[in-house]
Amino acid sequence: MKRDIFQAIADPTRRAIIALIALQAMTPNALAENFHTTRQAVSKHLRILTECELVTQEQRGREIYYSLEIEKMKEIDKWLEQYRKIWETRVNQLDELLAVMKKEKGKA
Amino acid sequence: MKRDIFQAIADPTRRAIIALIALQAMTPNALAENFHTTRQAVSKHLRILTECELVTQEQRGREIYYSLEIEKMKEIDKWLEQYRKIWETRVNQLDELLAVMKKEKGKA
DNA sequence: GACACTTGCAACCGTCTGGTTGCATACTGC
DNA sequence: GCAGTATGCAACCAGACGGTTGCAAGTGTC
Repeated sequence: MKRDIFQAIADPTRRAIIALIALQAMTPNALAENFHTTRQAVSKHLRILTECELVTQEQRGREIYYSLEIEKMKEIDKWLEQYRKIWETRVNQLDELLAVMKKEKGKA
Repeated sequence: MKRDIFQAIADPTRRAIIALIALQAMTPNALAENFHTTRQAVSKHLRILTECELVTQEQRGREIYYSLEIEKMKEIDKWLEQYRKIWETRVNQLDELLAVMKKEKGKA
């Protein structure tokens, strides 16, 4: 399949799953109760999330608890970093511009 | 269509387009030269990016220059914020743990 | 062992997606 | 006005995606 993390977070249901298991590990059944779909659909999403190592599973008896691999989320942050630089630069430029305008106004 | 920004960045080609026009505004033709696909495919991607307001277009004669709407990228950053809190908390907890271990070692 | 429960896997289906090809539109320069 | 260039739009297509249903496997309880 070769799915990457960006495809993983593209689906709204998967983002919701991520938000839920970020707080505490949950079983597929417990997760499915939060959505208007079948348990199998949720399981499929979990499979995708597992494939790209966004979640980890831990078997406890007959239940499987899924939890978020927060480290993997940093990859998105890392990707975003290059753009954060851009908007921070622009904000600084705007600040400078405003500062210059203020100064000019003071002169006039 | 109702596409959101997460679907927009899910495609590798679209992320590459974003990376290119982040540096400078470009025309569809110029963009297409960077990919192993047709100009029309790139145009389709641009259309999707435009739909979710990630890029803006500026007509200059018969050419259309596309540039990145950096503000929109902040939406991803905003979404990531909740998870950044989590991993920063964990890092702090790890730091504390290491500090305690160091202290214990000093005692021993 | 029998039964209930939790889960994963396979098959199927309608829809979306990314890509191509062909064509129409609009601007430039002669 | 006309050839050439840049672009968007529509139609089509193979493959991926999200969902459902049915079934098998493993676990816990009696």
